[in-house]
Amino acid sequence: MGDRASSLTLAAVTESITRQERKQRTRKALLDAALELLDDRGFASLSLREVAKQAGIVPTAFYRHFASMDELGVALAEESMRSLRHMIRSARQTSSKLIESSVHTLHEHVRAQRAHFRFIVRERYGGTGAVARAIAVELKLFASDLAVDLARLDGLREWPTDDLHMLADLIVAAMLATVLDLLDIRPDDAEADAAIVHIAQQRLRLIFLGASRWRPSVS
Amino acid sequence: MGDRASSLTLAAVTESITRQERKQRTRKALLDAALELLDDRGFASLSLREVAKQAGIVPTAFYRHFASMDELGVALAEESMRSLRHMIRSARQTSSKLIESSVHTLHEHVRAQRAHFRFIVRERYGGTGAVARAIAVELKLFASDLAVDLARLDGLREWPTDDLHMLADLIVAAMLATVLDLLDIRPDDAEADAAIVHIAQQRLRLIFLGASRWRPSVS
DNA sequence: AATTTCAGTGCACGTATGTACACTGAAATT
DNA sequence: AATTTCAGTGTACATACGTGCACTGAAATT
Repeated sequence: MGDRASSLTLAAVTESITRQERKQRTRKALLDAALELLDDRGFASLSLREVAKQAGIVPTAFYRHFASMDELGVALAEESMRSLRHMIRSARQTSSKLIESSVHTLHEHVRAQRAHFRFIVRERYGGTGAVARAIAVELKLFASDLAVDLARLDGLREWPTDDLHMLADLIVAAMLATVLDLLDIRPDDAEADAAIVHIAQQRLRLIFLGASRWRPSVS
Repeated sequence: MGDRASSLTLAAVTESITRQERKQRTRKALLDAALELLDDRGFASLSLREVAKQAGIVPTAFYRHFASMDELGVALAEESMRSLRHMIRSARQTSSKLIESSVHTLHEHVRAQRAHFRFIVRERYGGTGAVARAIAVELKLFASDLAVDLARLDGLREWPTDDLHMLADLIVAAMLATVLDLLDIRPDDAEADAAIVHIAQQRLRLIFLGASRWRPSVS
């Protein structure tokens, strides 16, 4: 949002440290506040006043940024989804050692964006509102993208799309289980961490082993 | 107030159509009320007053049955877990056509005890309190039991326990994904229903196919 | 028949909530 | 320099919440 060219004054071009930028900063503070409070509670149990206080503003000022907590939730979902998409982009750039590097990428991103992933998982499975539905759709899209990627792999090239989607869904389910495992442990528990990564790799290996013997077409 | 179990009279044993039974009935009403309210919301957003009203009693009478909403939640978890265990027992009594009948059993029970399964899934993934932890433990136990069962199957008899647990976790993850799918659709949508069952069977088939080629290595 | 027990009632309280309203003061525009 | 804009403040109110306390009345015990 660095479009300063449209501002009419010359002064604004040099150093616009203010107003719009300040508003964005407060907005971010609200999102961060919510994300921090969500550490050990569900989104539904979050109050507008709490979030406002955590962000350092008075309750009524909340409305300068969001019309309701629900709207804040949707914004938070979008922000979190950006994390997910970013991860997917990283994972896609792999040529060899597919399983190791995929799990590694997942592990890295969950570590770095723990709060975002926690929010996604919690709202997808525990939530009920518009937020949960938005996330569900996004995850379905993710699985579809994965199916397309899978179609490029050796041995899967002539699979029917139905089977590819089934495989993609299964992989996503396995990955989600891994995310859940990672979120369950303390972030600094290196031992448990390594164990989960190991199991995640084995899970994927077993799945691909099954895929290599899969007889596509009508069974 | 404390020792309730020591009923000294014989009369209480024979046929007490009242008092204790009446209390149990109200207790059940509270559990049912909560379960009904949980249809489209999370447990955390449930208030004591709401549940009491739905059950047809005054708020303060709630305490005659549970010390807190949290305690009610744990009781609800236990009740729901009984549904799960019942399902597992049914599934275990299968000799042939393992995959078909397992998926069939799962499908049946989710249909019949939709509210219970919804509660389990939501609280496991969306919750945070003592309830969520209790469910997590129970699901781990379930996976361990499954690992023991798997050890009796042809081709898996000499697998190391680590690999068996990995396989069991993967199966549970696949099953949970299926439960989520079933909970997402309308209960009377027969077409979507059948599609989910079909995909669930394929998922399991692929997993067992992978297992049949798995080389249980000692790491 | 007299007494005790206790599930359920009714009231009262302090606290937290969402949000309406009038405001302030500095940045932005004129 | 005068004016407008608007993110953030402060007060206020109706509502919902958890829960303490004194109670009622029928079942259970004596």
